[in-house]
Amino acid sequence: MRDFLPADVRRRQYVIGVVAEVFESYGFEPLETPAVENIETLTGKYGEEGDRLIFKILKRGEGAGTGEADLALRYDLTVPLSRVVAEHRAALPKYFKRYQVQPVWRADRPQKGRFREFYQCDVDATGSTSMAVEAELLSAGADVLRRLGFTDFTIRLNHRRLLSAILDVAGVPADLHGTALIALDKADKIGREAVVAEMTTRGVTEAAAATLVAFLFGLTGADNGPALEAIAGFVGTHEGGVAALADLREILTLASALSSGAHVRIDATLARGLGYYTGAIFEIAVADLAGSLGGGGRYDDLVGMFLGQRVPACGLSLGLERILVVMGERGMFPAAVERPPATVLVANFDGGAVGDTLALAAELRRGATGTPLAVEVYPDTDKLGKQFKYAADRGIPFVVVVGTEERQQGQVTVKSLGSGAQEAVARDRAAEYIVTHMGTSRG
RNA sequence: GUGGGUGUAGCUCAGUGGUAGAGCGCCGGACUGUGGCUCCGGUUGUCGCGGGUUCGAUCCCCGUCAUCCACCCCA
Repeated sequence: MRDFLPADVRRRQYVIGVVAEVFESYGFEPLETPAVENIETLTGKYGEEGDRLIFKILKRGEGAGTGEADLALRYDLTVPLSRVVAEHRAALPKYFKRYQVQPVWRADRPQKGRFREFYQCDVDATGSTSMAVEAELLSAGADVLRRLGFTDFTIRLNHRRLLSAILDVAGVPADLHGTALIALDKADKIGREAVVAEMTTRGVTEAAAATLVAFLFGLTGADNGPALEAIAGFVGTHEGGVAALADLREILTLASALSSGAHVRIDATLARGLGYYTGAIFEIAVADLAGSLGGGGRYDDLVGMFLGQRVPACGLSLGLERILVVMGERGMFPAAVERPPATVLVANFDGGAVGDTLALAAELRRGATGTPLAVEVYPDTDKLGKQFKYAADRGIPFVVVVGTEERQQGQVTVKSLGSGAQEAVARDRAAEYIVTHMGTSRG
C-alpha cells in the first residue's frame, strides 16, 4: 500500500482532471460506488483467477472465527456499475453513460506498474448494442491519452465471438476455448513454439494448435484491411465469426473519422482474461510497458446477472497508475503540475511582530491585477539564512522580508531566489511587484 | 497461489561470529538581515520483527512481516 506525497497527488489530480474533462465532453456523468460490496456480487464474474484475487472481508461476530467472508473490496468498476444499473434502473436514463475514477483492490503480488490498490478510470455506456458505443469509447480513451501527450499508443481490437469462431474452425473443442485463449494471449510475449507447446499440454491436439498458430502468426504486421480479409477467409461461413467480423468492420469504419482511428489495430491474438466479455474487446498498449495502459470491451450479459433482464453494455478502463508510471519515466508532466507549493515565503524575522507578518501575508495573497498569490509564512522566528534556505529547498521563488526599519517606512524587501535580485518595494506595491516579476524569475 | 532477491544512519549502500562504516543529506561555524559555491567542525543507528544455536549474533539456523523481480493473471 502506498502513501501519496504532495508531488504525487498533484500528478494524480492532473491526470484525473484530464480524464474527467474528456469524458464529460462526451456526455458521460460521474458515478461513485462503495469500496465494499457483498461478496456474492463479485464472485463468479471474473473467472477462476479473478475470484482468487478478490480481497475478502471476514464476517463480523461468529463468522470471524470460521474465516467466513460476506463482504469484499471491489475488484473493478465494471461489476459495481452493472449492479448499480440493475438496482437503480428506474432512476437512470435509457442510455446510462457514466465515468468513474476510484480505487480497486486485488490480492496480487505487487510488481512494476502493478499494485494491490490502484485507480481505474472507467467509461461505460449501457442500454445500446450499437457499435457507435465502441467507436466513441475508443475515441474518448484516445482523446485522454493524446491530451496527456501520448502519440505512440496502439489500441488492439478483437472480438470474443471471433475468437470462438477461429478456435472452432481450427478444431479446438469448446470446453478448451478458455485454456487455449490463455495461451494465445501470451503470443507476443513467449513466441510461436511456446504457444503451441502450452496448448498441447493443456489438451489441445497438436494439429489444431499448429493450425491456429500458423494462421494467427501469419497475420502479424498485416494492416487492418488485409487482416480482416484473411480472417474472413479462415472463418468462412461460421455464423458467430461472420457476425463478429461485421462488428469489427463497423467499429473501424466509425472510428476512422475519430481520434482513435489512427491507433486502432485488429489483433486476433488479443484475448483478455475477464470472464464477462461477450463482443468486441480492446486493450491499449505502449512499447515501454509490458502490461497495458487500459482495456475494455462489450459485456451484454453482466447486468442481466443482477437484473434477470438483458441490458447490453460496453466500457473502457484506463489504468491511472500505469499512465502515471509511463508519464513519470518519460517526463511528460507539464511544469504547472510540478510547481512549488507557494510563490512567496514571508520571512518571520521579528518575533515581536508575528501578527504583522501574518497580516502582510494576507495582503500578498490578494495578489494584483487579478492574479492571486500563494503565500506561505515561515512559522518560527529564525535566522534569515535558514529561512532563505527553506524557501530555496522548497522551490519557492520569492522571499519577502520586513525588518523594524522597513516596517516603519512602509516598505518590504523582496528577493527573487532565481535571479538573486533583491529590491526594497513599498509594502502596498509588493504583490504587484511579485506578479510582474513572476514569469521571469523562476528557477 | 508458485519460485527467487533484498531489509544496516534521513537517503544510497559497504561490512565482520567479539555490541558498525562511507558518500550524500542534516546540524554548527567562517558569513551576528540573505539560499545556491567553497572551506572547517560535528551528529546520526531498537543492524525489519520474533525465536533458536553460541561464552557472545547485525552476521549462522527457523519463523514472520515488508518490499522488489519472475511466473500466474491483469489496469
